[in-house]
Amino acid sequence: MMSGFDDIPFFDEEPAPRKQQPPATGGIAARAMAARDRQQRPDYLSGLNPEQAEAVESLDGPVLVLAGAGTGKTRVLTTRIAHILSTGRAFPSQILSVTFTNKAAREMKERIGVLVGHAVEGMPWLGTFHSIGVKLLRRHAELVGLRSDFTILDTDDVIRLIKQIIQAEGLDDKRWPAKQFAGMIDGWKNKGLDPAQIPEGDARAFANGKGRELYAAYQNRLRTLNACDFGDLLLHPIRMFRSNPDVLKEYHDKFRYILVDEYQDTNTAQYMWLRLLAQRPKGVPQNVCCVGDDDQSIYGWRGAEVDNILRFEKDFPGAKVIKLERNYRSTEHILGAAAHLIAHNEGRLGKTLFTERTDPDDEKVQVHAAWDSEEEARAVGEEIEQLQRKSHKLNDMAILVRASFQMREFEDRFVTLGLNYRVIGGPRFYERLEIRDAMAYFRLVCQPADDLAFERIVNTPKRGLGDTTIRTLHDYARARDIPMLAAATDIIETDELKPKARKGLFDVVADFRRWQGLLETTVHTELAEQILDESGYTAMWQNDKSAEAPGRLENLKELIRSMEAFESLRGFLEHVSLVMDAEQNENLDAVSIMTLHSAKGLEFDTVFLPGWEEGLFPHQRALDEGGRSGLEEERRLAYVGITRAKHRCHIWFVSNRRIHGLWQSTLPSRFLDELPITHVDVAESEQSYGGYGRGGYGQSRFDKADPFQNTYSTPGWKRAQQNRSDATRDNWGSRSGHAVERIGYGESGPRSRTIDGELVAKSTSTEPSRFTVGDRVFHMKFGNGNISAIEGNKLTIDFDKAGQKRVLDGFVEKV
DNA sequence: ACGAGACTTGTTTTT
DNA sequence: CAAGTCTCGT
Repeated sequence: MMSGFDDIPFFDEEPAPRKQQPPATGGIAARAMAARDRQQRPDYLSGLNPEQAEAVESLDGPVLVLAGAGTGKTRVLTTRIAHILSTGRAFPSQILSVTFTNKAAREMKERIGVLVGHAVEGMPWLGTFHSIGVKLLRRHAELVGLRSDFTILDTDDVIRLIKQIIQAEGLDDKRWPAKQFAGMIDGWKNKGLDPAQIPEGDARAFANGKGRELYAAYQNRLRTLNACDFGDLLLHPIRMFRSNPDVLKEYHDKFRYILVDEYQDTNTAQYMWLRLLAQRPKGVPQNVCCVGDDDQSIYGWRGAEVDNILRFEKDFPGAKVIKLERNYRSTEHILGAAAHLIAHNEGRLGKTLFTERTDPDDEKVQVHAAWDSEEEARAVGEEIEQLQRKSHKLNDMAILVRASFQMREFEDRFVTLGLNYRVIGGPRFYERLEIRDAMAYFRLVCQPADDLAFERIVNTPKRGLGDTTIRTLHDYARARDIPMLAAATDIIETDELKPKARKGLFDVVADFRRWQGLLETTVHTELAEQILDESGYTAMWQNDKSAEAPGRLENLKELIRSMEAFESLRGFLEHVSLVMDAEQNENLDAVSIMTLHSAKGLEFDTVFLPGWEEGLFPHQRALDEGGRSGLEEERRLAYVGITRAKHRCHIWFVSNRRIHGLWQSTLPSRFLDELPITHVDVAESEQSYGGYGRGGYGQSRFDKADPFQNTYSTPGWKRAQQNRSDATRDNWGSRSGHAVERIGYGESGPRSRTIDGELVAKSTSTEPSRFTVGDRVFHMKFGNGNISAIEGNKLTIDFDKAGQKRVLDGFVEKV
């Protein structure tokens, strides 16, 4: 499956090694070096601990920094760049610096600016793999068969395109969903695989064995559309470098230093990309520095290969490996809880995070129970207001959820409370219908060959151009191998269409011709406004009297406003295709709501982690599809969540959650049982609704040998369960209370874990249950029913109305 | 060609 | 439950 690795040209096989270039600005470098010799370390180096300083100052040769959560990873990266710049070893344009998100890139630019002063122009090669890929491709598009004004398709475009292809093959697009195939293609591209290279099994798995064919057809279609999908932004540069060694050499000469953030999240394609650029002839130092944390690898589902970390020393011989283990962010309790949790994973590289904070006033990690998600949101809202009264800033608080649908409940609650909040990465601005429509207009003006944009808006607003017209046009275009807009221009000269359709199309063509003419002469924001007005798109929403229409108009205004920061329509389009988030108002004091995934790299004073229930977190699908490693990735996600907190971390779980619109009774997440009692408080349950406090969480379901035999039967689950009970049988030592507390386990090997504390839950289930099978009981949500089975504290009840459910015994009363 | 209403369908995480 | 798709009547 790793195909593609072996044919990467290694540069130590190149016959004529280049000689090392002299420093670009010798004077400054010499001065800096002299300064260092006199022990006058530059300001930016002071305040680094020894390991950090080593990571910053080891400029020659490959360096791998294993940086635990909160150990100053970003600081090391930015300082390292500052160090390279101020010692004159390279110009900003000679440093390639890759981040995982655009947000991280932005932040890094800012921080470098602070360190170096704004004298240094923004680094042109600092960005995500994707944005740097685009930059490379725009320069060398012709080498991979594109024109440099190629379009970048988003997921939505891709799915529509694939649907067309599936239909064109005469396949049933119901039976073979385009969305699924889009996912498969994405997976292949993440592994760096061309249609020819995909495994036979994969190819056969879709559309009666036509998988490979469809993939190839898709790539062909992209080429004729002069378009790229996200995966191509990685693959095309790889292809380009492989087949054009001279171009590759140009970039070898250019990039003197390469830095990669979040290295644990790189996928195979990104890895190949990186290796191509980083390889150097023998004797020339490979100045590549990767920073990562295997415990924070949470993008396995997107093809990330944690193994890339393990391979590093192999692929870059002589690499210096530096561990950052001193945590500056969190209290000992937060760190202790996180460490104990993550210790349940196997196959870790093993870092030992430690902190010197031992403030007795620091609160433990709090675990709270709530009846349902509504109450959860209400209670979190209350806690936030309480903190606010104690003059904590809302900006310092965050709610981190597993899945974005959880956000809504909090939003609803905060709206009624009048609490400011900010959703990060939620339903994206640029994914809204009206924004996508508007963007399609702009795209088509800039890139007349963009058929997908054309099809999207020819008949929006309604112009009497229905399916039949579009199909005719489509066939006409295909037959002549020209874009649809061009086909439209031609076809209105013929009498192929009915007069009504012909008139409608005529207007569209005339409009676009006019707008294209204005592209160079009109200010882009004005042109954009003009396009929306003249096309009738604005009017369409003005006439719409539905509830959301005003909001959509507002969004369109916002869209135009956000264009002001760009020089041209084209520049704006590029930005949008890569950066799906709209910038938010930083000045407003507001609680952040976001997914755990998008929280990586951030930190907050107070963190709320709702929804710790089996099935949601760990997510059932991760368990089903990922098996054991799926579970471990979920656990890392939990680890990421907890370690975002500096001072307070409040975890919540509910007993009832609405899934697919119907209420389901849920069980507390197994991760709760994996938290150490020494660092965790199970909050006294409050008054609310009759009596959940008494029962439920006070008991561990893991007291029984196989408590999940009915509910969980997937193979992955069974393995995980097996593993878990092994761990529980071990004697878990405990040590704590030194000035420097070490938490977690390190070099000591997998069999001798030193994890303090014990499972949170106190065992009470050895006591006989207060219920017996057949008892008639009442449940707050489900009403009356009869107990049909009892396992420890869990009851299976046949409810009169709600059917059979499994609930914790604390939630029901005998009738 | 188009809208309204019935119907199915499915919700992890993202560049 | 909601969003998206499909079917039917106009």
